[in-house]
Amino acid sequence: MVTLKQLAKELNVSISTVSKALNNSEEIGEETVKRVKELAELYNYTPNKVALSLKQSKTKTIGVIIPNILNHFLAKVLFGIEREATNLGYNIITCISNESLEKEKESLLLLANGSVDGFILSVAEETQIKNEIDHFKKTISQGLPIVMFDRVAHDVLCDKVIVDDFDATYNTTKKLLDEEGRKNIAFISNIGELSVGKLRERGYNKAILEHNNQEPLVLKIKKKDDHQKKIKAFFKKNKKLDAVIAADSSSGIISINTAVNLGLKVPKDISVLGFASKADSNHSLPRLTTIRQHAKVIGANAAQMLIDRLQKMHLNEDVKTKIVKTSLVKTKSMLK
Amino acid sequence: MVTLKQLAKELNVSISTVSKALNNSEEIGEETVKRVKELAELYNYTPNKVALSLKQSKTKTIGVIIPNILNHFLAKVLFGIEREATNLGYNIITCISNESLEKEKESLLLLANGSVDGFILSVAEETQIKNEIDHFKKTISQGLPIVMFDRVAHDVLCDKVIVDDFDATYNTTKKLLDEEGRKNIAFISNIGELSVGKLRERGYNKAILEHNNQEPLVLKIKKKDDHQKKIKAFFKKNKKLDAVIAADSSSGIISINTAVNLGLKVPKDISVLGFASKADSNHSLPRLTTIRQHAKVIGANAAQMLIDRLQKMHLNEDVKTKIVKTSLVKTKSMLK
DNA sequence: GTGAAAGCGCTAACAA
DNA sequence: TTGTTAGCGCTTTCAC
Repeated sequence: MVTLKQLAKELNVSISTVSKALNNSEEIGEETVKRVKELAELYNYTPNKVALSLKQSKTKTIGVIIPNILNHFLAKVLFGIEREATNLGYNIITCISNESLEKEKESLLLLANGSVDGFILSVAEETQIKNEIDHFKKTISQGLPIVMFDRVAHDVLCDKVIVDDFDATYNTTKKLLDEEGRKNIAFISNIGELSVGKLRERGYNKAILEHNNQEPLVLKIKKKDDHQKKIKAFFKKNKKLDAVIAADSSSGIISINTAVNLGLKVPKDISVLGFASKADSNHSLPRLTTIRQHAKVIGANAAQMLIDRLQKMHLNEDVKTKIVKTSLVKTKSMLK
Repeated sequence: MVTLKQLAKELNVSISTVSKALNNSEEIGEETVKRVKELAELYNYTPNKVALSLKQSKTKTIGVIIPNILNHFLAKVLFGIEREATNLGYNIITCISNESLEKEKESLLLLANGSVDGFILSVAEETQIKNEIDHFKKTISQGLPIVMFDRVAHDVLCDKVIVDDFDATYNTTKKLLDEEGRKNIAFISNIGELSVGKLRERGYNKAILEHNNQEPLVLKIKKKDDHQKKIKAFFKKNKKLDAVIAADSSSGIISINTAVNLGLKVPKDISVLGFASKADSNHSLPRLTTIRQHAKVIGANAAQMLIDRLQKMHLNEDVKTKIVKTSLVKTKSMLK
């Protein structure tokens, strides 16, 4: 890499002259500016990012901590974050907590050494189970703002981007009950431990209970379970099932494939829908009706909020929570 | 963040004394070391990463350029890279090229300003189609080593981690022909434009041609096609189909679901298998037989290779190509 | 209009 | 054993 020093030497001017010329300072003579810029162009000069960061005590880099990159939703949020951050002139350093509290803490510490200006993260499963939040608070008090998305820690005072999980399942369940006249709606979830999983379940529960005081019918699947087996057994046990709402994409896809496999007609005999993305819906026949979370939008919002805060750090503004509403994309896996 | 300066002031010693004490230099007196370390501990001192990078002209950061983070295989490789890099004390800055040549070039340029010590990347689709490689060569000649994985540019002299794509389909096709006695094997691909897609197709072709000079039967799907419709039509047109090899996970899953949907018995009437991961195989009933690419291993290898090279930059070693062999994980979607 | 110098936080050669 | 100094690459104030 060429440095200002080298350019200065070759041009027989001082380093500061070169610096000013390249930064279009009014101080420098027209002719000099031209000479400097030409040589800089020739050598493909770019200011050294590290030196700049040190000088200005800001890195223009965001630390992103993702619990699980293999989760399609989270990957898509990451995509949204990356794109928005890049557009706004920021880089992202990605850490994967792998749902582990320990790794989450480490990542936070590791990057809080001047590597990044702030964080965007979704809380790890273990962290949510143990309900630990000190590491977040500590980071924030060090002057590194955090934006949480999707899985958030409610007791941490920071910006948040969330989904209307409760409303989404509440409304959808009501729709199945009222508009389609479904009587036996089950809720299937692989994410019972997560804040969002709980919210989704509550939305479903409320709608069911409100409807002639019916009993909720919930299947919770654990990570180590054989996903397919569990769902098949559930279907066999509950012969009257006429609708399924899945809290996660895998449960949705497996449910619909299982229903078909057991000879049920979708959507005549049974409606199936779930939180999932477009790509997922291709993995079943008929396609799965999906509750879309607009992952990319969530990511973009999170990036915007963080960068906005970084640029107004002195103002000490109040924290905000942004809700990105889900939308129901209907396919032939439901009646109406 | 606390700095050496502040510690030094509080302890009434010089900055260098503090620095040396914290770095366990033999020079400093036992007592002083103790005092320094205690105060550093108290204040949670961590060396400023940016200053360190500037001083040592290395960032301990790797630039990773991924064409598409929503691709499960690529996401998994990223996971492998992140984990290995973290273990070896490196951070990763992630850029997503979104299969665009322009974005790939930009990312390379953007990070070649001292932000990273080297790159790990998989070539964008557009880049492979246009066969451009100058930006890679330029980066390498600037002293920033590159490790390419999966989709590589053969004419660029750099370390590579690849999959035995050709052999995988060649051997699998032969197995279907010889062991299962399949007569009409089709190859379905959504990635015809990629180097790996082409290799997979060639492996299949060779095996088919070698077998009594049969004709290959290939379905190529484009990004904008209706994936499900295309495959359904293909099945209907080729009634004699008794095996499908899919070059990508979506094609595999949709093929098997379509076959079942059309009333074919899997694997009695037809065997279906494809390049995919374990999670994907859950999305069909029966589960899809998968050619596993060991994405995490690929990622880990790439990280190791790059870091190894970074640490031996002075030696100017020859470039290496590492082949990570696929393995066939059989399920009930094939006979033997 | 141009340049010298200080300083961001750190390490390391050298001096004391 | 400890401290001084220079320097990594850059910006910016202040002097010329």
